[in-house]
Amino acid sequence: MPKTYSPEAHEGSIRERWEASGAFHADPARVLSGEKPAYAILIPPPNVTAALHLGHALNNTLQDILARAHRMKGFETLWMPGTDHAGIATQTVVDKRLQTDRKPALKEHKEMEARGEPGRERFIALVKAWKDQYEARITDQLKKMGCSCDWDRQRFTMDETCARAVREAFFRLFKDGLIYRGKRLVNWDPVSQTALADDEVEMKEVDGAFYYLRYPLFRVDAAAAGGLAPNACASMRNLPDDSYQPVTWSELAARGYPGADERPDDEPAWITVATTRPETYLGDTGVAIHPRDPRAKALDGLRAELPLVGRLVPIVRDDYVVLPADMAELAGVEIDPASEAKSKMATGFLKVTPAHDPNDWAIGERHKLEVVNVLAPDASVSDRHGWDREPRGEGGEVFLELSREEARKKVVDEFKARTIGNEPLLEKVTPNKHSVGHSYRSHAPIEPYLSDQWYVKVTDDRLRGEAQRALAREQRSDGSLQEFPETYPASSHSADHSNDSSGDGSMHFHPSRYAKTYETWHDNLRDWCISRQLWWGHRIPVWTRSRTQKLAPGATPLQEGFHEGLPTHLDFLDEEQNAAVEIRNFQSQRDDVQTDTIEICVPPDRADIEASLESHGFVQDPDVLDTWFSSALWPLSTMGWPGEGVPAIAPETIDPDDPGAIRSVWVKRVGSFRSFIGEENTRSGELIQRLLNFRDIDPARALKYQLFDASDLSTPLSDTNAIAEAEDLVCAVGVRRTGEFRTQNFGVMDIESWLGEHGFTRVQGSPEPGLLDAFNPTSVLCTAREIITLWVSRMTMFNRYFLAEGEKSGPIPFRDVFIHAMIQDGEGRKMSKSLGNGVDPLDIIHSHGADAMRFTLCQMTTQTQDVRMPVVKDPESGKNTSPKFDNGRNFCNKLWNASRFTMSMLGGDAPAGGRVEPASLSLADRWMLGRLASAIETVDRCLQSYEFSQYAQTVYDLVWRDFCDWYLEAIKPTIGSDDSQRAVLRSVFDAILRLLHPIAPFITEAIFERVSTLPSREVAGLTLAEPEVGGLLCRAGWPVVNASLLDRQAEADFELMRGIVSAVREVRAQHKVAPKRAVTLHLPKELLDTLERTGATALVRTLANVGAVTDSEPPGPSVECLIEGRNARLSDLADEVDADAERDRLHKQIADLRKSIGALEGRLANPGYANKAPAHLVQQTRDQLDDAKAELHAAQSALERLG
RNA sequence: GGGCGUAUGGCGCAGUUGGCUAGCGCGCUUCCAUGACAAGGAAGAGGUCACAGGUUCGAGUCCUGUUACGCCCA
Repeated sequence: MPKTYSPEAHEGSIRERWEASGAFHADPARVLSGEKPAYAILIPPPNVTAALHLGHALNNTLQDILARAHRMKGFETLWMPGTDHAGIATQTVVDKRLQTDRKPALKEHKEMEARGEPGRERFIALVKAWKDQYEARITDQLKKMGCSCDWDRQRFTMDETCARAVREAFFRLFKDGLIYRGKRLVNWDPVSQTALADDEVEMKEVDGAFYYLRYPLFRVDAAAAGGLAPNACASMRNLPDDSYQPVTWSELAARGYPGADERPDDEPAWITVATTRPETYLGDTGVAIHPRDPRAKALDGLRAELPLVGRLVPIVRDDYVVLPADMAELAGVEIDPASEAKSKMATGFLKVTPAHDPNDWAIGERHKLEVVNVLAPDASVSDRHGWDREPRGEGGEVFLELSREEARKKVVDEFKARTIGNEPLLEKVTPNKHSVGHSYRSHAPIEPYLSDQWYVKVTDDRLRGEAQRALAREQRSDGSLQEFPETYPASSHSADHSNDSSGDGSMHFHPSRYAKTYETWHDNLRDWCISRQLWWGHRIPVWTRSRTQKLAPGATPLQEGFHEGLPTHLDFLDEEQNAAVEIRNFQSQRDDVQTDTIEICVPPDRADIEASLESHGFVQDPDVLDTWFSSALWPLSTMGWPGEGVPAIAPETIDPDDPGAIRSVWVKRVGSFRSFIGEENTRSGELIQRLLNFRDIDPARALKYQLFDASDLSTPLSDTNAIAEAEDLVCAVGVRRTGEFRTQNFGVMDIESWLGEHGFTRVQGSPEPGLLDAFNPTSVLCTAREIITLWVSRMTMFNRYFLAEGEKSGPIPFRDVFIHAMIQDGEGRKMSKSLGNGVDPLDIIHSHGADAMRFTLCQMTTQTQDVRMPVVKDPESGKNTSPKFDNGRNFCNKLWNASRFTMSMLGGDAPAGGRVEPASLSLADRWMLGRLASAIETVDRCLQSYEFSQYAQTVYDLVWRDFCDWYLEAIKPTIGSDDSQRAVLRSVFDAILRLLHPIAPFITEAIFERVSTLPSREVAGLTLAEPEVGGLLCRAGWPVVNASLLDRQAEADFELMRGIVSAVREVRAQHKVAPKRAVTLHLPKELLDTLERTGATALVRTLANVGAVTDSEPPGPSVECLIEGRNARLSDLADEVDADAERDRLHKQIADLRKSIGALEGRLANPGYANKAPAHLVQQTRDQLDDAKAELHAAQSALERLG
């Protein structure tokens, strides 16, 4: 064996042994039969956006530690691996890459799509290629880290199984009324042009300003204005000239408006609104004032004019408005401290722009204000997206097509240039720092934007309530319980809730403080916007068709078919299909146009219905679902929910002659043969054409397809008459050629992608039975804290909702949620690409080894929320690394060398004799077994409570301090001849490897391969079960110790020996005794007797390089050596004793002793200490004082003797 | 503005219901090259535990407040 451990020499082959043995494959049958308890972890699926970083390395190391330890402890352990498609992130990354490479990017593909070419299809293929590349890379990284995932079950959030779960989940929620489409303000990213969820918005402090705009006041004669409704807007251009008039200050003063009498009488009056976003004034539909504002009454019935736009907007009373300080005083209203700063800035008038501000939206709702959207999707000012029902007044068009920023400037300029009376319309501008939402992806400021989006009604008790009730009772806070008493877990009132480990009140956070984050998130929850205007993702499974009809003025809207039964154009859906789909009808009327809309949600595996809908003019929603929708289903989809998937058709059924050539099998339900072949120019027609085309590309034939009757999928239909008559055909395609290639008629194609996009589903065998029953709820979810809200909550809601049975709530998805720290660099900054302070796990694995990386990461995992890792650039490779990994590498090397020693000592003959009884062993052996037992106990506790750092520290001390520094050194003289000791060494080392394996799997497996071949004898009290699979340590039994191995006496005896050794070493160092020189130790008789009795004399001689231990007086020169407060002496140090060095040493010792005697006496002298402190502590203090005094006395007498 | 976290030797961190004469790793000083290991061994130096109060016989630990930094939410 080489002197240093080289990871690269072992890691590859060990990995191959693990994979070949199937050691990580979990079998649900063993759980369901009761043979083994289940332990399951779901990987938080990494994004396919990029390779894994150090945070992932930490996350997965911790999961692997838990998985490996539990596997060894006898649990049937499933660690489910997979990756996440990360919709917006991946799409953006690929788009940017294409742009950089000057290839057709998203924009160009959108243009293609608009032209009727398959732009969307092609772009998705490009993203998929990226995904394939990164998924492979991520998988490789995880394997190199040593992750013991069940690789046969690897999942991707967009693979066929997960897609089915998404379809099923969406369908059920839709059917249960928990998914709806609504016109709402969303967080709109004008650059990516998609809606974002609340948590995808980052708040940033920006330097902005408060702009104070003056709106002229008008009096409008509602009757003369043609019956203007109280809170409606009116366009000045549309009103008869005599129906509105400016209001003068004198008129306001007459109405009792405070301060109006100080203004010039005949001049037109105005009100001032303060805003941070002046450009949105184009969409104002009202001005709000606080109901207790003294000015409110005087403004009753008046309207404000939007300058340039010429819109007269109502003035409404709403207590959302902040009262300005002076008005509050006038009204005698106390301003609460929270809004004090605001009240200083406030004018008391709030411009209300429902289409462009969430708060204004709410005010608009309360007062039925109109909604005028003035922006295009790219956030430029537009009159084509809502601001189109009124003339634009005298000058509103000057803002058209300006960006938000340009429009703001323009509005300010225009207001500055115009006056009312003698005053400018722009009253003032004051600088103001405020926080603005930005897209986490494009970093552009978010625009609150009115659009049609899909929502999950997570505020419903069936979702939110279940998530709230899931939390462990002891982790709930009083405040939340008071506010949401209905979320108090009912089962925790009953006595038997301990049996219900999967339901209410059974989810625990570690560390527990994170429960609060979870709780507050749910208390403040809003409905979840799940639609994204992207291409990469699960497409929303809703097909719509609308029709509009113009109504004669004053006519009653047509009700035909929309309120009861089905509209006539759904005739094509037969009865069975009606039952399968979920249909909603809507009717809306705007001006004289009535729009009828039908939304049909189609469940999974019904491509026939989809085709049929499309042939009748229904269009599938173009949007995709938020990535977290599929992530939320992770505990379900990875375990085969909803079950009963695609019918399994074996390759030999499709091609009995050559089943081996078929790479994948795809199936689709196609209905009757007529609908399959289709009319000309229909999609199904295209389907058959392409199938024929693919089939005939080359002699080898790229695919083979067969038609089956849905009732019998074991025999393909060969009789053309039978095919023609069948009503429910299933088309099965065996693909022989994968990847892209050129076809005769359709350009470059990838058959598998094409099939996937055309409603075919890949057959992966029938869903695995029992996986869900055996492993859901899983044991623990390991993740970072920012995920609590995004993911933990949603998984809990979905798991409980979809697995509910009747009245009984579904189980929680995981019993424990472990939140680990975030790794920052040495300065406390997040590791990021832009800062260039990231550390690549693969670099560390190359330079230090996977085990070293894992050990260091484990060691860093304390219960805090951030850990710092100083990052340095390696001058040779130019890559980032951290000196912290040297810890791990040094530790592995130490273990490696310990194994070299152990191997060299144990090679050769088998140790003779039967079972080893600890009582018969030497002091060192009994002590070592005790240390091992204590370490195992600690590690078991750490694993229970997720104290990873403590785990690493414990094995570090056990291996380095106890085993190497003391035990191996102690047994060197005897190990060659003592068979019992050889047996102990063999067993202890074996146990150490097992205990360490979860942290450092490669090196321990490599060493175990050698050590396990050595002959062994059982040591009573220590159980080391043989490996279950292929002689592998990863499937060997966890070390189990009997409490009898904890030998207090051996510990005390060994401690005495160590004290003597340390004392001797100290004297040797002080006196610069030559290292090889053997000294003589003179001990008091009782001490020597004790040493002899415990068998420690030989240890002292070995470890302190003492030639002889005696109770005789030294004949020649000697020095004092204090042991247990008694005088001992050392002689034969050198040819002459250095008296000065000795005096220095004793002076220092005396000073230290006096200091501690002072402290101890002070404590004992304290009245109350002796009375109130526990007796054993008082006694301990007295003993310490006695010892210290004795030592002081000895040291002083030694000093006197020196003279 | 609300919530959470962190302040302990030069650096990175432990310190679990208060009992500490405050630990660990790196770094630093001195010494040690033929037998497991210099990625090592032996012996050292280095801290009034951010600050101010309080509770207690006793506070790094508990309470209150202050300061600084970080994260999350609004």
